Amino acid sequence: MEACKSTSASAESCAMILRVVEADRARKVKLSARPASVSALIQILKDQLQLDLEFSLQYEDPDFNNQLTSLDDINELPQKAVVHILPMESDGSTSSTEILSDVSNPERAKMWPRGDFPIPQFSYDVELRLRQGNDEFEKSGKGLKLTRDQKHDILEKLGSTMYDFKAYPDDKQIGKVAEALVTKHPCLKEPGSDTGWNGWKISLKFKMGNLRNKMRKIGCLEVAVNAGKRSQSRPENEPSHSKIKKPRRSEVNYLPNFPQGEDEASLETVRQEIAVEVQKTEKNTSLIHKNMEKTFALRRQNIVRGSPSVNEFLNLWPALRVTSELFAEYQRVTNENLPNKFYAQLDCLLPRLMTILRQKASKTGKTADTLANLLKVHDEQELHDVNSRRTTVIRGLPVLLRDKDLGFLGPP
DNA sequence: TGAGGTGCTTCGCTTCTATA
DNA sequence: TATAGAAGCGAAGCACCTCA
Repeated sequence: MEACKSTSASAESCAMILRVVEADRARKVKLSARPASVSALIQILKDQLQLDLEFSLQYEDPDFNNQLTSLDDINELPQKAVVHILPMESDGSTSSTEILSDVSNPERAKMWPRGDFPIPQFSYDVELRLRQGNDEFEKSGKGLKLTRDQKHDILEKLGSTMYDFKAYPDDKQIGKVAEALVTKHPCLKEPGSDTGWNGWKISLKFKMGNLRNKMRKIGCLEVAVNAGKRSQSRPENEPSHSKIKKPRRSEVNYLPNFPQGEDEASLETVRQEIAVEVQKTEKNTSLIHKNMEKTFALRRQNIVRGSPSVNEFLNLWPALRVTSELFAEYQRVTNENLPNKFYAQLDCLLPRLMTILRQKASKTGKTADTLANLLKVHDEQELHDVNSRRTTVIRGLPVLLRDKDLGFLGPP
């Protein structure tokens, strides 16, 4: 593949033949050279096949028994390959990380920031006051005294910015927000406290509680699910603090509201349509994908409220047995691309894992023999690219760990 | 055992409305 | 037009309880 990118390679050796599978047909496309990127390939396919839609691509990966794998690196694509078109509903970007934006929860499309928390722009008068305050603080070290309205504006903006990321930020995260606030606007430092932001942290905690209460009243599901518990007026209900349902780590879209115009009954009909479509020999994959997007909120309700067993859930949603749909679901929940994340982590570990496999293979015994055979196959291959190393490591690990052969990779 | 979430409440402030 | 009282809202506090 690298050779194809070099100028010395002939055009003939770089030529590609693709079988492009759409929802209702498959077409053959010949390319004189490997496109520079996945987005370049998408553009070529749009032009050549006159496709008037936004889509991402998956290809049949020979390393995994031709199972569908997201195409994120153009160099992963074999010269002769079968690619599948995965239509996107929105007219936005083709980036795989943005698939979520066309799902059911427009207000939750980002993960909590890893670095400094982004302090939002406040209203014009507050920003002006803060600028003056910061200048004054620099000169004399004197803090700024805010009016009630100004403090309200700051808390309101910070609260809704936090809510954009998650409804239940933890203590540390709220602390980080308060810290980021006084770092950006030193005039807001509290003279009496050790950190200078402890009071802001407490105010932000209260703000989030009040904000959740407000969101609960207007019917936001992810917080409303925890309401209606025991109180003075409803002493018979379960305790107000029992079984608080909130996202686990990485769950960005925990309990989205139903898409506009849909309810449980209408989405249940769509679920049944998916179940029927999955049973067919000739599946309409784009229809399945579209309907799985549409019914995401129903599945989350099903999981969060009903806590079904895995088998029970997969029987209701058989499309999740399809690898591409499983990846798509993972992306909907976490906003992360599962195969990308997996391969990125695996690639970091490849050199070390290959060394460990070779060390073990040099010893005696059944495990060592199996590993030696695997490595022999690897060494005899002409091309030692990242794919062959990944395959060898993935096949070698169960052997090394003496795990059961799950048969998901096929014979070496 | 302490952190944390809920419902409920209080307090302080603003806005609205009726009345002199 | 000024003023008093009602109503509403947001910040903050409390008690209670769960759960890691």
